[in-house]
Amino acid sequence: MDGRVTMADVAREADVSLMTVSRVVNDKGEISPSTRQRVLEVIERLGYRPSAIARGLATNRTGTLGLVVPDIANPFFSDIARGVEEEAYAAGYNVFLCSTYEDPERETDVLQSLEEQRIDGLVLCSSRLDDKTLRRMLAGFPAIVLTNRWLDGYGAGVIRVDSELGGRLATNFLLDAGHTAVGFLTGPPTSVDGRLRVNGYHAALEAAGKPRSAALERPCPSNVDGGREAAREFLASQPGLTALLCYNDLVAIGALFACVDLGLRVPSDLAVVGFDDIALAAWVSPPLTTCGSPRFELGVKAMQMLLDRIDGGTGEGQEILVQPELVVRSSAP
Amino acid sequence: MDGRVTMADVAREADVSLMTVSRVVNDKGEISPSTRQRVLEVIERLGYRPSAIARGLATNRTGTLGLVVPDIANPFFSDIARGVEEEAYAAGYNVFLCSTYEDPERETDVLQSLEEQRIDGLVLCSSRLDDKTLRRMLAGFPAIVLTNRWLDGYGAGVIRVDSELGGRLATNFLLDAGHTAVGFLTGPPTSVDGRLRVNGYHAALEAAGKPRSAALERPCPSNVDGGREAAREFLASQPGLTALLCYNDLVAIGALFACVDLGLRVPSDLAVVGFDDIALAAWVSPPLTTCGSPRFELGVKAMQMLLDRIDGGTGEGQEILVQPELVVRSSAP
DNA sequence: CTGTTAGCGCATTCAA
DNA sequence: TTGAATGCGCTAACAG
Repeated sequence: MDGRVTMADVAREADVSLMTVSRVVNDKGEISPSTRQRVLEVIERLGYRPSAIARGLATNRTGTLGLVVPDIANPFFSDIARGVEEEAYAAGYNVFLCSTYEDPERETDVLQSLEEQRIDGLVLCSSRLDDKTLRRMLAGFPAIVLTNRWLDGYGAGVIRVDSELGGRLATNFLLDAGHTAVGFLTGPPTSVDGRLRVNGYHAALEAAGKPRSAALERPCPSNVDGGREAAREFLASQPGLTALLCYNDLVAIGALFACVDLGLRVPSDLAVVGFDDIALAAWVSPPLTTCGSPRFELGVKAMQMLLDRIDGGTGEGQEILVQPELVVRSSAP
Repeated sequence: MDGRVTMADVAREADVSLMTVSRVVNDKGEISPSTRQRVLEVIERLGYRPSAIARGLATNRTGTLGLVVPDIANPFFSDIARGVEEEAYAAGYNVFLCSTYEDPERETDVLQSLEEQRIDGLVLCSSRLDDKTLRRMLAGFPAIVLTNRWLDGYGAGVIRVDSELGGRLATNFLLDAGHTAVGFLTGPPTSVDGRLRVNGYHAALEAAGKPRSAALERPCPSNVDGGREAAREFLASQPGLTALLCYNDLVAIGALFACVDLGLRVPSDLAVVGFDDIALAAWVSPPLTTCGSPRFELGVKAMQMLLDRIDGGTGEGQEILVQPELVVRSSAP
């Protein structure tokens, strides 16, 4: 009906049993070179392609993985995706990509969907779900790696950037350069990373004996337009700012535009610092000073960790902490 | 063993047959409200999740799709991916993402892999395979949409940018502005789009009565670094150039850097024009003049076309041609 | 080295 | 409105 060639077709045509074909296809068990040859020929001639889903049903292994990110069009995540996919491809896995667009409901949706697909493992990036919901949604997956997010007492692998350190580095850098009024565009309130960066900012402020003020912090969407808009309002309401930390490079680029809008020169009127060091950061004008993290490698390591856990790996909690690094360009100090 | 809850578990627990559970899960057939309620409760209590692969094996529909792109980290493709994924999500599909990195072997690899996964449909972007290979690889898919590539006499859906027109528009723009020596960084030789743009360039040159010269064309990788490198060599060997057309915006940005390297001012010493109009194009300095195309919409339409073909759609060849549009900023003329 | 039996979890007939 | 039988395409566990 479907016209699809099945293993049975091959077996009949090659005059062997199903198992023999199966063995040839999977390179398992000893097979006489002659029959193996014959089977391979028939496979080739008939254009047979094994069905991964039938195999999956029989073996309880689908050969598929899931990658969930807030937004694939954000270079931060597309770089991670490259790393993840690279490793997955090398290991023979196919990966489902899902973007959540910062929408928790959509996140639970795609997670449920991936569970139904019976993926062998999941890389979940920067989850916006609260601990309780996350725990519930993750229960059905055989192997999990979380990036930039952790979950206490759960056997998941974790790989994350030390964003608290990043926040400190960036803040100290500005403070050391003599800045006195450092504002922070903190990104989405649901972002764990954002909170960590703010924590680092607080810590640095405190260590320097400077007071902190809620008026100096403002949430914003994590993209250029949102950053631009937020920065415009923020700068108008806080004319005393000499420096601005931004949730990520996209927001920082938005802030750069806001400065143009408002007639402020960067960095002389306002210093701007981003986070992530996406390629883009070096291409804008002025080139962005930013607190960088290795995204591609993060993706690669996340996938390696996942593969480990899939075959044989203990379900133990395990954590890799990646160090951020300040990249000084022209937008600050 | 696996601990996974199956439909049989639910049936036993709810004291009904498998079929009743199946009907409840799929909202099919008439079911008495009371038993329906009971089944739903058990499903909830047991945390039952239907197995998409078992369903797939039984129905010959997996609820999965494939998206193949040259490079997910290229904004051109990540924007398309967003559109594709958006529509797929709305329709309840999961999508496998595969990047080929311009490697034909990897492309055939992932296509075979997707066929084995028994995806319901495929969106293949900018395939780098030759017609014969492509035809062979595509034979096993139930529904296909190609972007920026076509295949004669094959029932695939096609959606593509009129890149030949784009090439003409960009060239005419430069010619009209008085440029006399217009070079072209043509991108990967395997790119159909690249060839079309060059065709348009030739057509415009011819229409204007200008000679063309092989010395004015040079292939290059389709990213910033490759573009920068190629532009540097190209500009050194062709000092007479007054304008440079670039395969895409990434290459154009590379060319911008090459100009900095060589001490050339843009656009006064050299005008630079890109293709695609990715967001980035407006953010670099000087902002890029480029020949834009709607990438997100392209992804959306590609997926809509695919969904059409999946359910009921004729397998007829069908083609949507998208018009590019010149976006004039500061890098040219 | 090769074949047989059984079942993975579900949906599609048909009956009742 | 509900249930029983059958098979999707493949592999695991045993034979031979």
